[in-house]
Amino acid sequence: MKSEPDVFSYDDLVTVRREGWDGVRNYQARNFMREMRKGDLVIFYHSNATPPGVAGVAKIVKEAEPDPTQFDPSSKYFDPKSSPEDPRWDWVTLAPKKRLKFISLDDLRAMPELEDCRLLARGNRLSVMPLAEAEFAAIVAAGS
DNA sequence: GCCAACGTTGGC
DNA sequence: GCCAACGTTGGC
Repeated sequence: MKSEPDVFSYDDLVTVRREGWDGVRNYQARNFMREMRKGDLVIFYHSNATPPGVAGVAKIVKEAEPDPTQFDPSSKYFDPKSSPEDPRWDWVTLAPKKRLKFISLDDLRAMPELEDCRLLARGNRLSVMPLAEAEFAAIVAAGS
């Protein structure tokens, strides 16, 4: 899962201890969140950072449910086409699991285990995407 | 259903 | 700030 650290960093997750992952407004990303189960582990990636890269591991502590910001007109994530009766967007709740030694995007690209990783695919802009077990393990190993 | 216009993401 | 990628919107 990607986050811009200026907005919400891994350190912020450690500070607040749990966080509803608001603002996902892409159906594919939403569907991936719906597949997540309590206890699943997540690689926390800092996008739009200098440099971008992986900051840590988080875990799912609450499964997908409607993202309340979609109903809030004062939120920048407000969606006038959504309603509590027929919610369109979900969030999951994350907690920190393990901080990793920072792994820059350059370092990730240098890892042979990640050759086919979606995260590194050209043009990929999804903020939530699945990782293969081996990819996940390789990233954790690189940051441990 | 097609597709041009537009907006967003995110690396650089 | 630029720009490639690509999802969404809306006219037709």
